[in-house]
Amino acid sequence: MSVNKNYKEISIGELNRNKILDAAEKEFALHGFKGARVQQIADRAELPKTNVLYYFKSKESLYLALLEDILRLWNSRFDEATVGDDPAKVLAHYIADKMEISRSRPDASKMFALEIINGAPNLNDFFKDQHASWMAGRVDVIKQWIDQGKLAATDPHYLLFNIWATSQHYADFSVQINELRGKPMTQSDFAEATNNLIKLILTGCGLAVPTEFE
Amino acid sequence: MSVNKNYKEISIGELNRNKILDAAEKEFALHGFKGARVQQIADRAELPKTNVLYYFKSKESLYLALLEDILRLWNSRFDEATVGDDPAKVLAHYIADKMEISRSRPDASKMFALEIINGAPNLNDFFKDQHASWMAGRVDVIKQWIDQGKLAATDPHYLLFNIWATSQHYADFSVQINELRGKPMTQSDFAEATNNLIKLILTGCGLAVPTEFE
DNA sequence: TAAAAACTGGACTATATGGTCAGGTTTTTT
DNA sequence: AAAAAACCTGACCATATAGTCCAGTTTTTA
Repeated sequence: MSVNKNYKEISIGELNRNKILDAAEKEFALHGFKGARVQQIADRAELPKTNVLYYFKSKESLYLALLEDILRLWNSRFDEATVGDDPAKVLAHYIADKMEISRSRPDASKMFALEIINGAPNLNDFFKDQHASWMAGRVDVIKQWIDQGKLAATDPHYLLFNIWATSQHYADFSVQINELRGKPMTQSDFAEATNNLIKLILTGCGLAVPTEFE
Repeated sequence: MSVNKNYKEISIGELNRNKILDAAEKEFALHGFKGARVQQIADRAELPKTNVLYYFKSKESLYLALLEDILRLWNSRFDEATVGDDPAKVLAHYIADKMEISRSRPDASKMFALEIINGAPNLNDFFKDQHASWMAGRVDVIKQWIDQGKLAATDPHYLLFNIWATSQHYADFSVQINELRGKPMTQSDFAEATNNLIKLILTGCGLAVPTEFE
């Protein structure tokens, strides 16, 4: 009897699971794991609390399910860049990707920020190792760019930290940003902020800004 | 009978109040207001819980006392800068000040970050107004620098956001940073990161780095 | 269409939590 | 040294919270 029999059939379960995940992401992004309340998640999802715990064994398992999803967001085209690529293009796209996540998934960014501030108690060693080896690989590529004179000498670690810091700031501190600007960031404000940031970082590294980001 | 009768006399009350404030800053920096536990604060301060509530009426009043302290940290020499000053010097010092707070008061930075991520429910209108007018004043000075050709054209709001983001990142994300670097940041690492950041931002704005920060 | 599986939600439970109270001890003041 | 003020803390309380139970209803499967 479903209206969209011929379309992708979505079960009640999947619908509710999504509602719960959305609601939980907001709640965890606001209050962190310890501060989040299951009842609040249920209210936001417009379901009884029991229903939340029917779909997810516990508050913790709900949190972990979200965290796993969120970590996948961190993948980007930069992951496969090599020394042969143009650093200006690669870094500009990387910054743009990060800014796009801040725009479209601010609660994911906040949840991750809270997890880190909490001391990362739920990031297991597998993720940490993977993350560390990603970092080592990227640092290596950046160093090679520097050796080849494609990039001004700079510490690759700090460069990456600065890119993360600035792009994530637009999500994590959106409340402050909106307050100080007097108005929320629109999509075109984000585009402007993105180009501004790309210009700052690339110029700071002695790179020319690719025309598509000017 | 006190050993230091002639020195600044410190009362039991003041000593305990400080112990509690220190412990609470750590706990709030880790878990935010809702997630923080009074018992945990008491344990960290090595005092019974009742004693914590003897010195501070409630968890909330303790939180507010800390927040008020922390907001005072935000003051800096940049507050009084005028168009006549040298933007390279002023901005370099401002960045250095911010980095020094991240190094010496990481928990203060984290607590503030959590308050903002929480939606700033405890920052009253007085503070917000004050903050907004500070911002307006600084934006104005930066615009004048740009008009005078002292600084490359850039949006002053984004410039300030970028400075805050990068400097605070070293406090708020210290767990991730230490994990990825494989070792904690020493004081001299901070000095290096500070100069690196100053170089990035000033170069990005078309400014020469003052010799003292090279 | 009947059986099985999935879903719903009110009542309940054990525990954690912020906070109070009151009777004590210690320190400071006069 | 006596009185006042400051400090300490175990026992207690009301409420909030994560999570369970179970008797039902709805949806899916065969």
